[in-house]
Amino acid sequence: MERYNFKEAEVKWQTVWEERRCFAASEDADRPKYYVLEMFPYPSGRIHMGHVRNYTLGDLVARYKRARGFNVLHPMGWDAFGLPAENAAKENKVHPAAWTHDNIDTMRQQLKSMGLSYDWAREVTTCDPEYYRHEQKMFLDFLEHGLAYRKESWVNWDPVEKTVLANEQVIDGRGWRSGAPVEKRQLAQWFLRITAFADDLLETLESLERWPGRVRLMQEKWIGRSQGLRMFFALKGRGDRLEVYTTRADTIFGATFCAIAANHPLALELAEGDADLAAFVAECNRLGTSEAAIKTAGKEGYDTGLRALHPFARGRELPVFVANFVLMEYGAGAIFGCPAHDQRDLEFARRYGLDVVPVVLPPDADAASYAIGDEAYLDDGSVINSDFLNGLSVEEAKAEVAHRLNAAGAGKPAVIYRLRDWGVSRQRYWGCPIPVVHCADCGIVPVPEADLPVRLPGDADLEAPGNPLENHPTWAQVDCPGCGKPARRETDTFDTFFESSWYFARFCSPRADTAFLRDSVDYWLPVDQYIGGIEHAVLHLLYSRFFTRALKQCGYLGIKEPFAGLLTQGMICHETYRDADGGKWLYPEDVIGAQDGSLVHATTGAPVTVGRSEKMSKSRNNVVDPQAIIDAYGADTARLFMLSDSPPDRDLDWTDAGIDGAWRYVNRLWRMVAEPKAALVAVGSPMPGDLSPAAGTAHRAIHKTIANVSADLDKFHFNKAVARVRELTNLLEDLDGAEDGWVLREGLETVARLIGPMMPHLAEEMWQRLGHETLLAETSWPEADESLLEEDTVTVAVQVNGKLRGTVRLPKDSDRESATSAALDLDNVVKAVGGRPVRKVIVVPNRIINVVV
RNA sequence: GCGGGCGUGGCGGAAAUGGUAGACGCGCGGGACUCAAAAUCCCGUUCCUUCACUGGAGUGUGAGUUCGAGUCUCACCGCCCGCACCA
Repeated sequence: MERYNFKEAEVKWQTVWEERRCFAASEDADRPKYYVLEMFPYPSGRIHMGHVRNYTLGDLVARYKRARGFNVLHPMGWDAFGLPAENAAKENKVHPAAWTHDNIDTMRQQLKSMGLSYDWAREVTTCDPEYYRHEQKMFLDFLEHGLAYRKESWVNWDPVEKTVLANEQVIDGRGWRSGAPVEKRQLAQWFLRITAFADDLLETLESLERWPGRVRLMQEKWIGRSQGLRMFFALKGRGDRLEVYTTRADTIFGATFCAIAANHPLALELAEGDADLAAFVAECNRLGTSEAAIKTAGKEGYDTGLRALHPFARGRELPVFVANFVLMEYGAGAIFGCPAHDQRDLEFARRYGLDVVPVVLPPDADAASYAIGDEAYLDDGSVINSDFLNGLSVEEAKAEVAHRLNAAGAGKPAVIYRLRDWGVSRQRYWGCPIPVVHCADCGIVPVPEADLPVRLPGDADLEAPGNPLENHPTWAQVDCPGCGKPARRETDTFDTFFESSWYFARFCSPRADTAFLRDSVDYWLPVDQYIGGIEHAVLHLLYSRFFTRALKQCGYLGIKEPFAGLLTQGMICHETYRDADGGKWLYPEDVIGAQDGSLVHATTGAPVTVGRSEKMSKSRNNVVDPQAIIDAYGADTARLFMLSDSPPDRDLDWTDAGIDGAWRYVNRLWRMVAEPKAALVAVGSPMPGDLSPAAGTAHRAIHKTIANVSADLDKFHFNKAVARVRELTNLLEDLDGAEDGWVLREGLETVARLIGPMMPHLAEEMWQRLGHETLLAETSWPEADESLLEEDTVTVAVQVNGKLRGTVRLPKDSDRESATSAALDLDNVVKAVGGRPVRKVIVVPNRIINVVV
């Protein structure tokens, strides 16, 4: 028996598609456009399974929409700046540019072997000056429009490497390479004013109907709009006041302390005269800048000795603590603590023996005996122990406090956001240079547009400690564009989220001399379907939404939302294996099945402990290299596996058995066409006047499958679409009579067309073997014959008291009475009713009949 | 710590709007073909009970709403993702 030669077929069709430029996109006002985009990869070396999944999903959408008549734009590029290139430079003494370009060459070749329908002529690489010069121009425009500014902010500083560390490079408060305790340092850095759009970014979320609800919710929480009160506490023995922010002004009478952040100006001032406080502040700073690290640390505080005066309760003094859980970046960097109604404050109060005074009484509680235990009370109630607020609701009390403080000049209502401005400065080499010059006389001077791009030097020393651009002997030396005197270039580069915040627009006119052509972005944008990992739910997606607004404000384009539709895919997981004794992680290829069915090490024969399926990662040794799969089974098999079984937004378990199953199906399909069971009629033969009963059933099933698969693809239920095609395949295999030749051809052609977006090489091969001279890639999607979709009888379930007792076949849309009598006639129903009086019969037409006795 | 999500057979997963739980696949069991194996094909496969019919239980756990709950409500348990310098 002949086998499907995928190696030959896949290369053959890839070549044909490329030669015929099947996937080249150009603007065409007469056809509806559809822009499909997958998140472009960081060129880390080789593609991984996550890429295979992401790009399989995108390619399916692109090919499907193309078949449906859309003018499809489907581009690919490289998010090529980033930290790993610098790490590789340090570890392997290879230049980041060379390393990156090698990786891109490898990965491009790998992606091409998957048969993805990209318009490769639009490929962009973000580390190319032809790309990044445009974002330097954008930055200058942002500066001009007040969207970029400079301020001091905190970074993780490694004193040994003399470098700023990313949060992921800080492990237990130490630098990952040096092991030295990390210090927090303040540096002047560039920021983009994303908070200027906070309200708009929040409100427009609602209109993003084709985004997953959870992503919208996460962004909403991230922006974190809150309506509260800025209030000012007089400080005993000092002239200045302490500003705090609160959303719970109603609990002011329950306040028993104030707390300020470790790097609050007041804390720093007091620390100068208090060595213990200085030590405590230093201790807080060792936690680094990550919010998770700060918030998970045990609640610690230091009593500064200062006393804040309660604004209403005369003579009541609140101790002022420095506390490690108060963030300088949020609100005023200071709070008042009301332990009874805030869990963090409660834990802090218990630890330091502070009073816990309940001021909101739950609806069903008794005022005299009510006390707080281990849990703060957060809900509504009536206010108690609060002088003039007593008896009010929480909302009424908030309003009253705001009113009184405002009148007294001790507070004013304020809307604040959790969202902070986007810090874009990075003290790194492998990023886009920030195009400004620092001049002793003129201050900060933008690099003139004519001098762009500011290019990275090729000869930076990447191994010496510190920032390579800062260390470079000549690169930063430049004459001030303003006064002409010697000055210094900015030596920071952009955050790499900068590049990914506008690449979708660059793809519209990737070779344009400007960032993009207005006509092109007007035609192609917004992206109709964006596909990528859920891990980007907030940062990348929010930055891109902001960037688009900023570009609009600067006149680059006319839209504010870059992505109309979003699909977030799940991760790829795989079983994990460990040594039974040592607990060492083992590679899947070193694990084999023993004769008794247990798993053992392939070379040593030692028993292996099987762990649960976890996200593929190098540290757990549970990665499977997609190249090995593509080499052994072909791209179509790998693609099919990615689409079957798991819905795209859920995690996918990689299993060897699953890939074998996909492989079997690929071969089965091929055999059905290579060795058809019945003689097929010629291409384009008209439908015979009458079909055999089996053929008639198959004919209806074919059209139902077309309708169902189309609906499933529209809803991204790819796993269900695969299941439906398999069902049709099973049915077609039962056709073998000579009179079925016409329907068999209809079925096989339909299958080929339906799997076209999933397994494009196999589909082309089938199409050709079925006698077509056209390309399936250029063939339209099949249409279902509506008249074949409706059944005239339906199976209706019959329940007695909610328990299934049988089914009846009924004409579609039978009336209540005939349905009821048919149901009551069933033997099983008679038995279950057992002569009891029927109280009620519920009839849901064409679905269910429930007899209640 | 905060924010978001997920939980259905041995396994991955199906079940618009509350209406026949388990489509499709994997695995497993039995059979056919074969000297044998591979490949392929056929039958079966939620669990308990039964030769079978039948009956009972069942969607992480516990309550609730309903004629009817995988789906809605509340509480709990477990796992996963993000937290602003990884991308």
